[in-house]
Amino acid sequence: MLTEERHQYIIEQLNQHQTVSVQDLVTNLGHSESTIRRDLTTLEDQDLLVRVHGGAKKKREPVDEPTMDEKTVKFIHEKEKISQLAASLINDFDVIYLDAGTTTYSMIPHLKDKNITIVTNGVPHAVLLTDYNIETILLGGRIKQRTKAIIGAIAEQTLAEVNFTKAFMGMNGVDVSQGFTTPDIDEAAIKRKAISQSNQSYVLVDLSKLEEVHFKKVADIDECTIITNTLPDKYHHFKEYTRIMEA
Amino acid sequence: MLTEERHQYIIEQLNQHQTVSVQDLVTNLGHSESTIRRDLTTLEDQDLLVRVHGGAKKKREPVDEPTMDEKTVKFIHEKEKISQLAASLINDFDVIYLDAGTTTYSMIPHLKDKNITIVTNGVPHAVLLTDYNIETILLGGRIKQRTKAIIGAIAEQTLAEVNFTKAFMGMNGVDVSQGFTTPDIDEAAIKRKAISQSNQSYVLVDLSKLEEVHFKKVADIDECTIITNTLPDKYHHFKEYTRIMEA
DNA sequence: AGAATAATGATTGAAATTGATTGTAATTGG
DNA sequence: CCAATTACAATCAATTTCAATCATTATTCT
Repeated sequence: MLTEERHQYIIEQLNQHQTVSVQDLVTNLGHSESTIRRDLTTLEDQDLLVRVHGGAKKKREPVDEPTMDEKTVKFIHEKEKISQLAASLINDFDVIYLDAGTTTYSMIPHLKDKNITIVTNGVPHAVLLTDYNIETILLGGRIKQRTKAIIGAIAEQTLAEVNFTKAFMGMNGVDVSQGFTTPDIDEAAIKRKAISQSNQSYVLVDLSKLEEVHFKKVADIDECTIITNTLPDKYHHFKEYTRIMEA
Repeated sequence: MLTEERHQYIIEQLNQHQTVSVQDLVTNLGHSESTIRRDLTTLEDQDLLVRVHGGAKKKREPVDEPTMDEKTVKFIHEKEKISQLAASLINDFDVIYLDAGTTTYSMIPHLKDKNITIVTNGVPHAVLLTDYNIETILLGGRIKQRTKAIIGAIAEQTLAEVNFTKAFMGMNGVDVSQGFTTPDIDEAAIKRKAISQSNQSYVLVDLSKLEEVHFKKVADIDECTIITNTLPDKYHHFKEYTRIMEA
């Protein structure tokens, strides 16, 4: 039996049972303990499993999605600069709308001790803001499972009755001719309403979102100020058609 | 059996039943008491559970309520029976109001696969319900930091516009003459509104809440059905003045 | 084929895990 | 309140698992 086959079998067992014991592998693969141990060591070096006393367990799936059930957000360096710049635009007594999503979430630590009121549709955002003792109002309505964002008619109706000095939005696509776009139609509706209820709106995006177009349009390109990283030359034309701030 | 597998089994049992006893684990896992105890100690060190006399309980949910210390497996089993009985009253197509708080939170695992709509003011409740794929609407408004409950005028206003077939409430005090009471005035207002918008209201309380009186009255004693544990003789008079169900 | 290289299996002392025991602490049921 | 029961942490001996080493057997290259 080839080394490769043994490795495959081990991975297969792991996917099926979460764990394997050295002894099981010895009997099922008919090789010596030494060989099995070496296999496990090799596979661990390749980050394909984690060894535990007596065998091995499945490696925890690499964090595939930026889910938001933790208060510890991975602060990707570039994103961090964006959210820092955005937070610096906020003054005392502002009434802020904070859109759901990871980028806006990372603004929150920079808002400590500001005397402001924040309205948000992000459930984790509201929880964290409350923990920071910031006056927070969470929109009501349906919760979108993956992003933990509040969406739907009730939320829109509530939004219609309030006004903001500034809104900070996340966005999936920014394009000069197609404007601001996002794939989820319900989220698009909320975003659109929030922007319309705000004096000034800012869209926080990293460079990967530029020249992207998604299903549903949220706003025209001139309705919001874009906050992003320093623009490479290839995106130079954005400066002619938009208000843009570079972090 | 690998250590890892035992740990997984223990966590699984906890997610399903809130508690596990050492003895159950000994019989079901076929290992010595010593090993099981060591497992529990390890898992507690990793913050994955809390040990209590006789076994372990689920790590405290983010729903913190300054409730009595649940120091034994037995006591938690009692509480669990209450939420199980409450959940059994729910039928398909009900529109339910689920109050914030730990007792109502523990109803949620029993609601799996029911075809219902739930409105709640508990943020953690809404998140968990969504993860169980139950149609959920979260009230909007201010978040109370300690309990993560939504309170305030916006929430009350939203409540005024909806109606429920059944409401399940937590409560801090139940007394025959003073009725249902709670210490927080904002939460009292929400509770009162929810009860008034519901056909039938149930109050889930363990025995420690009986003959307790707190600051703000929520409802008269005859407005809700009480769901609690089997009544000891000293509380016998409750049966004459209230509708009461004993789990 | 013959040498070099790689993979395997056996052995060994060290390290980790386990189950039993024991004396103490907590809980229960009068 | 006390006695009986049950649960507990600490300890220790027995067992299992481990990494390192070395001799043996495949495989590869020239």
